[in-house]
Amino acid sequence: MSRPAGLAGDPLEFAVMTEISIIAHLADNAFARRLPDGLTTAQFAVLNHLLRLETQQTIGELARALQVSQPTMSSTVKKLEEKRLVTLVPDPDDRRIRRVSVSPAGTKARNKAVKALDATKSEPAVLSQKEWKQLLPLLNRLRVSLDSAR
Amino acid sequence: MSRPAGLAGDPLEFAVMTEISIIAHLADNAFARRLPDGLTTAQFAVLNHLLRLETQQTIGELARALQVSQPTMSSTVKKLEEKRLVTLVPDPDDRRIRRVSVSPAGTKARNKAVKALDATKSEPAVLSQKEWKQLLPLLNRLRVSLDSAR
DNA sequence: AGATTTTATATAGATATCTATATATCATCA
DNA sequence: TGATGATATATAGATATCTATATAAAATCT
Repeated sequence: MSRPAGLAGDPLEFAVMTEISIIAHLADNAFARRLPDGLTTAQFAVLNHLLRLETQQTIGELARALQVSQPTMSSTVKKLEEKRLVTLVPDPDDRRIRRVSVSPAGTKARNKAVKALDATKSEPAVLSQKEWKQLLPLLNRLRVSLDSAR
Repeated sequence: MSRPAGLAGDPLEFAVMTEISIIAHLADNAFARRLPDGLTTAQFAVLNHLLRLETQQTIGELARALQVSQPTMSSTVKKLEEKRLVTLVPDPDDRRIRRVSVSPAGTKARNKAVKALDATKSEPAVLSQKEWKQLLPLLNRLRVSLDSAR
């Protein structure tokens, strides 16, 4: 089993994990502030996930994909349904299941959100393209390792 | 003003920010699970912050240092006080202020927590020392930039 | 086929966080 | 010095999340 790295001890690992925690926090806030139509980060994530993959998924599948508990995803999906941004499609072969399907209004809301977020692209980049590229594989290994250590 | 990077658009930046968000989430959970005595991450952070700096701070100072709202810090400090892990020292010159001071029990609890977290150090490291070192300055610049863009 | 186990989702209750606002105290300035 | 503005903290109310558990349907097993 791989190590849940940087939990304590080594000051270097600790410092990295601290930066990651703060960055996630700040980015999530910045992200949420820019989302239109009272969309929350969690709600946007569901719409974006389903539209990127061009698919419909059950609440359980969404919960696992987006790393939240199943009741949390039930709640997020219910909010989206109340806003008519998704519909719940019953499965004819399994009456326990309803698949989450993004509605036209949901597609529109997500595209509007992406546009609003894209507006920040005109601002100067913090890191060079090369540096972003450098970060990705390291963070990916770290994430996979933490994930498998759960 | 620097850019709240990776909010959308560029797939590379988006991927990096996604990894960071998931890593923070997983690490926070792993961290919380290992903390003894019903300490939460937020409570541990306060104890660790004050003990590392060997100081006492007001609720406002703690809120700014640990990047949470003032009412959140009020609540965290109240919990710590109820557990007798900190005491609130009144300022003789300013009766609005009480400084948070870690009690002997608080020091003990934090040291016990650090030891429990350190136990994970025996497990194999995910990234090499060199890779951790590579990550830190990049993440640091990203954090500073996001912070100043708030 | 009926009983048992597994799976998908919902509900209940707890907690941590946020924003908005109230309260108390201090600082400033006319 | 008294009014006004600023600062430190507390309180209220809302939301998002979690764990534990209930419910319903499907799958399995004897």
